[in-house]
Amino acid sequence: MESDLALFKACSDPTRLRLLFLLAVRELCVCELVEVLEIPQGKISRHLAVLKQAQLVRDRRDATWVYYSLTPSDSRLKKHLHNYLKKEASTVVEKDRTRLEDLAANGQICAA
Amino acid sequence: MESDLALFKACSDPTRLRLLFLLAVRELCVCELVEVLEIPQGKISRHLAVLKQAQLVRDRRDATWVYYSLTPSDSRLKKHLHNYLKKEASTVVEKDRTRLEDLAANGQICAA
DNA sequence: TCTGTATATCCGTTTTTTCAGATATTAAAG
DNA sequence: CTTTAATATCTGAAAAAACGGATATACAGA
Repeated sequence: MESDLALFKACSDPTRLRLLFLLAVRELCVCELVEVLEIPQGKISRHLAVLKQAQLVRDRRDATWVYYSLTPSDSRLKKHLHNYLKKEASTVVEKDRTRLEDLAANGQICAA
Repeated sequence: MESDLALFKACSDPTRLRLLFLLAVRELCVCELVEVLEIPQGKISRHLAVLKQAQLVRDRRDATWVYYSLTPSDSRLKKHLHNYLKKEASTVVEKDRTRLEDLAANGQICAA
């Protein structure tokens, strides 16, 4: 219940929701998220910290890069959220995901 | 997407979440909600207005009383929410629901 | 050790949300 | 009409969240 409330709060910001929809595709590093969303790095990091605090994502460091990914769905509500993030489409989400694949395909993201 | 964000925002407050869990049981009037939650009437009305604005609930007037109920699940996300509200249990939720049935059984709620 | 890239956090400010308490509205009943 | 019960809304204040911009930290390579 407490953590469910934290989940709802974490999802109730447009930037964080876009981050979650991208991370639902695959694990991504911060610089990829910054490039795709075209949002200042400081802001991205701040929002990722909120998502991490709510236990919706986890991070893993690999050299200079930090990779974020969704945490396993350990609750009923989180299962619903994952299902939603993976199956729901929308103009904004599709645009972000297309941009992600375009940039990734052309190696235009950081030096990964 | 816009409305999904509104849904998350609407659910990200403890009082509103408790209201939703009660309304998932059945349609209820404002005075019942006030009695069960023991929260000032003004506050309940304000939160119900937020839920209504997010199209999560609707209201119906019957004489002096206004009854609130969940709106039909017209989106994938709202379906997930309804499923969650109906199947998820927690200490707080169970306590509220028990109090609702107790008060209702003894006719101690408003003059309905 | 110095430099550059990637990421996190701090600071002061602005915006948004929430609140209590008071007041307004609505409708039924006398 | 006046009163009363139920509900909605307004006001100003307090708390929480989000922001831009600057700075700090972590790490790899020269």
